[in-house]
Amino acid sequence: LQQVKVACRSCTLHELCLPLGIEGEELERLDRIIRRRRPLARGEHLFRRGEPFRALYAVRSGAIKTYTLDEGGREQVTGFHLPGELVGLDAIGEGRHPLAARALERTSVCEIPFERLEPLTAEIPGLRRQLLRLMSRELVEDEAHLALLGQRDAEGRLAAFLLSLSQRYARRGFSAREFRLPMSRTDLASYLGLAVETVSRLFTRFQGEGLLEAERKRVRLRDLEGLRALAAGGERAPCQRGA
Amino acid sequence: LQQVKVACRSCTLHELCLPLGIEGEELERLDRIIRRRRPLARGEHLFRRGEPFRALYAVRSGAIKTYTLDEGGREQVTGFHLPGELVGLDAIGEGRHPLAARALERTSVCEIPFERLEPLTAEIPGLRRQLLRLMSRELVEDEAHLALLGQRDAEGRLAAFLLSLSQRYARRGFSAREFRLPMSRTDLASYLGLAVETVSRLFTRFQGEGLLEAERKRVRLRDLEGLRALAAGGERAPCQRGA
DNA sequence: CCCTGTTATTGACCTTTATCAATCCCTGCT
DNA sequence: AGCAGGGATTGATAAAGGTCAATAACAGGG
Repeated sequence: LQQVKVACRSCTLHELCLPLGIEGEELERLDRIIRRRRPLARGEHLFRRGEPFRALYAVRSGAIKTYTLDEGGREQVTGFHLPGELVGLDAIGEGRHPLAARALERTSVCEIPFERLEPLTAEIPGLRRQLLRLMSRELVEDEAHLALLGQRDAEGRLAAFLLSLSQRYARRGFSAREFRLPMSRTDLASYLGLAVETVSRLFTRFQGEGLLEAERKRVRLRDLEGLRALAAGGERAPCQRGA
Repeated sequence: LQQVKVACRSCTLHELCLPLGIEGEELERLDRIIRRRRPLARGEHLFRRGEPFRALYAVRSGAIKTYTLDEGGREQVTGFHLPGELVGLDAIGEGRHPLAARALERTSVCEIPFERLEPLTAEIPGLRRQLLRLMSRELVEDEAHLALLGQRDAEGRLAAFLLSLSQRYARRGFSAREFRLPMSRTDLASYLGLAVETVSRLFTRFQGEGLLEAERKRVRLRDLEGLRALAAGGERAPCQRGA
């Protein structure tokens, strides 16, 4: 009951989330269709693969991972979702969730029933545009992830991941240099397309090279420039004398 | 001038493309904002990375690849677009194209100016829903691609790719067993996150194993079951006696 | 507060696939 | 028709990272 008090207008994630650019009476209309549910415990599923699509979810606090299970039962993590981000956009197309989503830690989400959101976008131009923008940005993220897996070596992947996570935290008002990794090494390895052991060794190596300090899930980035250099991956000699 | 005659209503791709589920007067309104441009020659750019976003493009015939260039100048192909598919959805978010798009062969596209499409979605519910569906499906595709790069070995990737291409052709009324690969081995290798040489060797190997016949760009799939087995990647023994 | 199962780290070894290099063969151009 | 040049194939080699195995460090629960 008191949960209802957490309105979009007073939410600090306003600027990142669906309500961006919407105010006044329009914001209230959106607010009225949103349900705040009890928080998910660590490891609890928000939805499973194949479940019918009913709602989008906005992460309010905590973190969510999305993943598939292939035939062999191996898990492939496709994304991590931080506060302010939507989960479930990929289910609109077929009306079923193609991925499962589960909480990495205690997590609260706002539930946005799609059947009610969709007609609202007809009437609120700002909402319509923001929904398209958020979907489009998720495409961009996936493309970046794809490029990472397609052409970076292991250290480039981890460096790029840490930097992007750092930026996402910074945008949320947290430190860009020191934060907590909400996911296990196993999830991280899966996301990066590597073996757990490789990720573990990389943390050790990066630490040895003074790039960062890692203590279990706490990470402190000490040399952002160095990490950027690795993330950019200076393989090919950049000498283009001829053309 | 005669190009204008190619209206959505008479287009055979109707069922795959943006106009799905729209008819009559509504379809005509959509049709009126669409521009049919002169065909692109092989290798010509539809747009380049960083260009301002003006329009979405629907492939009418031919094929388009989308790709990024990393700092070192290496190309990473992120997707191939066949007739009926939209290109440019990832530019809505930031108003700039995050990827470049170029024609793999002679290709015609329909140009859909976004500034005119967006307001139209407010008035045509079917159009609004179809646009969301198409974006959502592209997310699903990217996720599948991600899972491919993250957990499949080289032969699994190529097998999965050939099967998915086969399905896409089948949905367009072409043969599922015999088709032409519109892309070079280099593009294919980049898309699959492999070296060209590896892709070349795989074709040779698959041919030797009777899975397919490959003659340059022409491919004939001889053993769909075998390819599916490879694509599924039977690594881990599937014996789950205990639980 | 200890115990136990899960998660992380480290080491040894080996497979897969990238790289380098050479040749071949189309495709398109003049 | 002939030629040039990119694209494809094949072979040899090496390195990156996966796999197996053992240990260590936690964290949660009784």
